[in-house]
Amino acid sequence: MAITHTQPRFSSKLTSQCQNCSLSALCLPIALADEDINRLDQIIERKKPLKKGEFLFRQGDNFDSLYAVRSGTLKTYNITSLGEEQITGFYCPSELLGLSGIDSSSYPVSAKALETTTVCEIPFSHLEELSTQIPSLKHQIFKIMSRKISDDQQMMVLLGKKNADEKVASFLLNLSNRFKRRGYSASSFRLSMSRGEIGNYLGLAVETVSRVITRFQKNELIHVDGKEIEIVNFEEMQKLVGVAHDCDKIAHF
Amino acid sequence: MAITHTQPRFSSKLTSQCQNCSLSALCLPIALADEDINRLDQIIERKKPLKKGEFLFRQGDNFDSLYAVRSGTLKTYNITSLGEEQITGFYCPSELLGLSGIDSSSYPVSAKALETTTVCEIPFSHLEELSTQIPSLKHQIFKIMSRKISDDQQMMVLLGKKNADEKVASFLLNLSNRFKRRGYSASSFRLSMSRGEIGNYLGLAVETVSRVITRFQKNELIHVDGKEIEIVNFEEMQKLVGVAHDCDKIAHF
DNA sequence: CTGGTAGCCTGACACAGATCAATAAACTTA
DNA sequence: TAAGTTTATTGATCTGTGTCAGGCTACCAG
Repeated sequence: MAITHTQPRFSSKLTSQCQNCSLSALCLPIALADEDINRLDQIIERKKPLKKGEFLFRQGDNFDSLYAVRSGTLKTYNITSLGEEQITGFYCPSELLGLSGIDSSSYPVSAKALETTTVCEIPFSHLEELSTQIPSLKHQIFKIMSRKISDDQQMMVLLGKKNADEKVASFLLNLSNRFKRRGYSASSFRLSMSRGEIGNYLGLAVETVSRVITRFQKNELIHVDGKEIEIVNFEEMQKLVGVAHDCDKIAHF
Repeated sequence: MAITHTQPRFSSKLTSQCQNCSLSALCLPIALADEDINRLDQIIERKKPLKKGEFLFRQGDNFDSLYAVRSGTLKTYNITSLGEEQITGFYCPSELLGLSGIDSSSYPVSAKALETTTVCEIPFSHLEELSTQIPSLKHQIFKIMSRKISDDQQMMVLLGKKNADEKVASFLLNLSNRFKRRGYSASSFRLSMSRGEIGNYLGLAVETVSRVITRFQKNELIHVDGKEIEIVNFEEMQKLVGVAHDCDKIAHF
C-alpha cells in the first residue's frame, strides 16, 4: 500500500516515506489524513532487494505479510499436480502481492523475482489492527481485494473464451495500461518475462506466443526487438481485444 | 454471511435467525459472540424468492449489497465485447455473491437464478460499519475475500492447463465437495445448470461436455440420468483431476 | 577465443476439441 | 393431448494450436 521510489534505505528512522513516494497515489487512492499515513508508514518495512530468480515467498510458507512492489517485477505461480508451474500473475511497481494467503494462513502460491526487485513488506496483523482504527484504510483494503477479484475474473474470460491473437493482444495492452498508470510510456516498454512465461500465463505454447508476436510485427501492429515492445497501432490492437466501446451490442436478457 | 434454512419469512421482527440457521457454521466459521450474531442478524434482509431466469443484479447496477444464497443456485457472468456471455461462477447455498462490486461501486457481472432461489441481502455499508465495531467480523470478511481470490486462481489453472476430461472431472468433484460441506451427499446430486452453461464456464463446447460425460458413464466413473449425477468411482475421478497426494513430485527450484 | 546453455524463432505434422448437421429427448404452453 | 421450443446426444469433418525437431542468437564461464 505504501511504497517509496527513492533509493532503498533500511533505516527505520526514516518515517513518512509513503508521503514522498511517487507511487502513493496508486497505493492510497483515497487520501488518508497525514497522521494516518504516518501510522501506516511505521508498520511498513523496506526490504533489501531480491535478485532475479529469488523467492519473495513460497507456496506453503506461513502467511505473515502483504508486499507492495517498489521496483522490478515478480511472478506468482502454482505448482500443478503434475509438477508443472502455472503462472497466476505478474506484479509491477505499486501492485500488491499476497492477498490469497489471508484465508489459509499460508501462501497458496510462490512469488519469484523476474529481475532485481524491491518490495515494501506490510505485516498483515499490524495492517489489520491499524485498519480497525482507520475505517478508510479498511475500506481501501476491501476495495483492493475486490478489484483483484474482478481482475481475476477478467482473466478467466480471457483464458476461457479468447484465441491466441486475442490473448497476446490483451496481455500487451494490459501491460501498457499498467505502465501508463505509473507514469511511464504506454506505447514503449520492456517485457521482464520470457516468452515461455507469457505462454504459461496465457495458456499457450511458447511457439504460439512467438508466432503471434512475429505476425503482429509483420502486420505493423507492434514493433519488437527481443524484450523491447513498441505498440504501433493501438486501434487495431484494441479491436483485436474487443474493447468496451462497441457495448451497444450488449443486451440484457 | 448469515443464512437461515427455515421457510422464507419476511417479518423483520424475527431476529436471531442466523443462530438457528443450519448454514451459519459455514457463514460464520469463527464463532461470533451471541450478541454480535444478533447485531449482524439485524442488518440482514431476507428477500423474496427469485424464479428461474430472474436477475439478482445486473452488470452495471449500483453496488449496495452482498448476497448469501439460502436455497437454490445462481450463476454470475460477464458479457464479452462480442456480446457472448462468459460465466464466471456458480453459487450454491451458503455461498456469498457480489464481492467484485465493492471496488467500482457497480457490479461488474450479472447474477441470474438457475432455479427458484432465495437469498439473504447484506447491505454492504451496514456490514462495513459493523465490521468496524467487531474486529473478528472484519477478519472474517478479509478471509472470505482472500478465499475467493485463491479459488479464482485455481480456476485460472483449470482453464489454462487442463484438458476437457480434467475440466469436467474437476467441475464435478468441486460440486461434490460443496454439497458435502453443506451436509448433502457427496456422491449423488442434481446439476442445476445446463450442459451449455457447464461448457461456457469451463471453456468447452456443449458437445464436448456431453461427450465427456457420456464417456465417463461408459467407463463407470459416474452414473448420469439427465441432470442427476452419481459419482461412482471417486478414486479414478481424483486421479483425472490430479489430486494433491502426489505432491512429492513437487520441487522448489 | 571456445564450448555450453538458455531463449527465441520457424517449419512440418498431429490431434484435441470446435463446428456443422441431424436426431432425440425433455420441457412448456395451450 | 399436441405443437412448439429448448436441451442433450451423436456422428462427420475441420481447424487452431500443441508438439517435435532443427537452427539461430546472445550470453556466460573458463
